[in-house]
Amino acid sequence: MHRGYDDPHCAIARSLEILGDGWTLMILREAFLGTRRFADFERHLRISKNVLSKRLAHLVDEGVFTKVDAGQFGARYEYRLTSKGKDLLTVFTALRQWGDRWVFGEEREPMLVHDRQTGSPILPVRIRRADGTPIPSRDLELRPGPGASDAQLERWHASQDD
Amino acid sequence: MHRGYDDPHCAIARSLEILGDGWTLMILREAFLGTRRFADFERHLRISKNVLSKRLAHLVDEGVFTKVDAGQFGARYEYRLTSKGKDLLTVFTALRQWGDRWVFGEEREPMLVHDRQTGSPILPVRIRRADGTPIPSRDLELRPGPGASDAQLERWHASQDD
DNA sequence: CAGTATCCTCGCAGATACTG
DNA sequence: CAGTATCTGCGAGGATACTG
Repeated sequence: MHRGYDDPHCAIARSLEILGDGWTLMILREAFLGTRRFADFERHLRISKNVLSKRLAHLVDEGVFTKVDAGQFGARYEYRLTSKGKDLLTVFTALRQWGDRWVFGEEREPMLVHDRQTGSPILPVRIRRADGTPIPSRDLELRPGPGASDAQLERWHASQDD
Repeated sequence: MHRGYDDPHCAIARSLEILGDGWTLMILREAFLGTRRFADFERHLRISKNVLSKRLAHLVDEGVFTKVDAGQFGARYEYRLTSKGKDLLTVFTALRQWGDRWVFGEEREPMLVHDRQTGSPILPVRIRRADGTPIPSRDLELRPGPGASDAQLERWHASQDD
């Protein structure tokens, strides 16, 4: 399919090339809820062995999971999120907040992520501007501004033409 | 397929039921880059009319886009992000930041979103804890803590058993 | 338990042609 | 320009059986 991969410089396109598949995203959500074993992913997600195996292998390939022998000498493995994988917390947090706001209309369950050093839970997580002020999500406007690149400006103006 | 929709209370599962399709996510990315017209989505993404039409209609149904007659009396329409759609900025920002960090290793192009009232660009966006401190993304740990629900604790302990 | 090996089917996505 | 209608294929995903 090669979705919009005309643009190899777009971080989102590249990221979605790795993650942008329905099952992969659900597997990662499951991982953030604490699941680590093959059989548990299989049962919770009701996904076929075949597909699960492929997706997990792919994510290990991409460095999102590590496969760890959990001490049962081949009879039991664990898929653990790497730093790269855990860093997707932000993506899933954003997704969860969106769903809470627009699908449910309330705040809901957090995920199980903690700071290893302090031991304190990384919650609640909020998405803010760099200066700490919240984003006025209901009053946003799309147009090019000071931060826009030449490529963006070009595309923008092309969109305005007939 | 009904991916993991065993859990209708999970905001992420529900959100992905709406968005969790490769093309849909790419269409939204494109919208955040300023694209609004059918032909432009078609050309930039190199997607077939058929699929594009279905996805756009679905997103209009879900209230993510509004379809606006752009004054050419049926000869020209625009798909504009609603508030619900614009609020996905956080999801794509998180995705872009992840890609920048783990795929490219640098900070890159922002999107074209502005505050309508102040007129200033909503950038840079960062994901923080509620108290404003940054998240130590490389040193996270997965385990249940004070914020965990009963359902999460149950699932967690089940994962630890043989 | 954690997969691989086959087989099979359904529907997603592309191509093309047509319409208001 | 912005779609709908139709046809077609191919591959993702499920089911089942088997293995270390």
